[in-house]
Amino acid sequence: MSKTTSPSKPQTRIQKRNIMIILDAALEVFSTYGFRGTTLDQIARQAGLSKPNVLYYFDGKEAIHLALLSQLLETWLDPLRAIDPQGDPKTELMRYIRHKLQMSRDFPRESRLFANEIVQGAPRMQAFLQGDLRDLVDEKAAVIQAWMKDGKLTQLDPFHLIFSIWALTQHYADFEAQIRLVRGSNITQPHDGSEDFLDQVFQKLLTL
Amino acid sequence: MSKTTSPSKPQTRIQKRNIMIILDAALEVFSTYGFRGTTLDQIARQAGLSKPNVLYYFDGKEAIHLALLSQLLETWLDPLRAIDPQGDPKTELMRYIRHKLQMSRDFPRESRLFANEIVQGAPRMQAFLQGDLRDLVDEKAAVIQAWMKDGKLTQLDPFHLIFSIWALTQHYADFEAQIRLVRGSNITQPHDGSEDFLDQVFQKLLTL
DNA sequence: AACACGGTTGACCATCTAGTCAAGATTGTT
DNA sequence: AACAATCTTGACTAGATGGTCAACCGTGTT
Repeated sequence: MSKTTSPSKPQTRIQKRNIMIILDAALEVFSTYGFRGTTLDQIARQAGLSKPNVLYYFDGKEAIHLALLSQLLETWLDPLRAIDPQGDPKTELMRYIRHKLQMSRDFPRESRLFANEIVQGAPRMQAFLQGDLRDLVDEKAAVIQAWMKDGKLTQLDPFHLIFSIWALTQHYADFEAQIRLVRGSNITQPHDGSEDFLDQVFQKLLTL
Repeated sequence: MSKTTSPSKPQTRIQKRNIMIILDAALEVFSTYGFRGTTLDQIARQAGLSKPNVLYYFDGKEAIHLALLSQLLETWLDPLRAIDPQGDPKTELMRYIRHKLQMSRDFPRESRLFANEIVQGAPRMQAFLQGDLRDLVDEKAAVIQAWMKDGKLTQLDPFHLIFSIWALTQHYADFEAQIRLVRGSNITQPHDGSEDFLDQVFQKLLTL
């Protein structure tokens, strides 16, 4: 019997608060050390709770991870979903790119949680990837394809275009350690200049 | 006392063979499950050896990982190093991009070993990243900067340009699971079309 | 105040995992 | 063949880790 997924009873204040605290702590730890690299003790310590107390709110390590992932997947699709087939092609795509970059800047831990999972073969996200995400990507790729056929954008493979947007935006969160260490003190934030750069790249790329 | 790093005694045939077998097995497992997600038993099984036998050749899990990483870092710099300040700017960069993409296609396990390490904060590669790699990146960024000043390439931030090449090429290896699952049966290899796509992108981007 | 329910935890257990070791098998050299 | 060096492994240990449980504490409601 799962504790947090039963929609029957309403949550008390304490439950709400502690579940939030635990999920935040778990996100911090999972995104840094990966699933197997994370221990319940680490999560408990980060959350400022005892281990049995953490297990009072979640059925186990797997359940915490799953909760985090489900929560994430819900919002992950939103930017892509927001691409409007009726809108101006270049505007729509540039908005999508900026949105993704912003998420990478504002939610790097979520991005790395995702990255950890996918680099290791996406064992817990197969259904999502080949289900909802795939459908949405197919749909938007078709929209982009149509725009290109209408001569409103450079002719490119729309799937590779989408992948390239993912790669370039997430890179700043997922490989932050690399950027930080390679740039050293020449830079304050790994994201510095990324928006201007990506603007330049995609403006040039998408313009006929 | 380390077993494999002592350069005193020459290796026997059996040593050479088994060390190779172990490193290959370890690469397979580490790149799939990360450092903490990998067990010595897994490596031993994959190598077709007993666990104590693996430990006869390496001082421990950490030592195997380190050996793999050092081996990798040596060759990782080569493509970047090969950029010739005297050569034709666009040719040099396009060659670099194709080279990196090829490595991502031919050595995806190595790429994922790297990715696993960096996503988790690069705990074992700090020295390399802020040492050799940083120096080389600084040097080549200056070369690219000079090319741009001479009006031979589009004006771009050279660091972001290098990062974008890394992001786009490694994406096909590191996020292979995502590409495979999102594209489903529409595709045989995740790399399909990547070379043409990147050619198109960077040709357009770098041309004035 | 007293009660019930929700919340918390120290102590504990079973399992997993890195690493050891002593004894035995194999190989190469004379 | 005989010997030494290399190689291999079953059995083991110590510590880490996910998870349990019975007892205890806090809070809100009557």
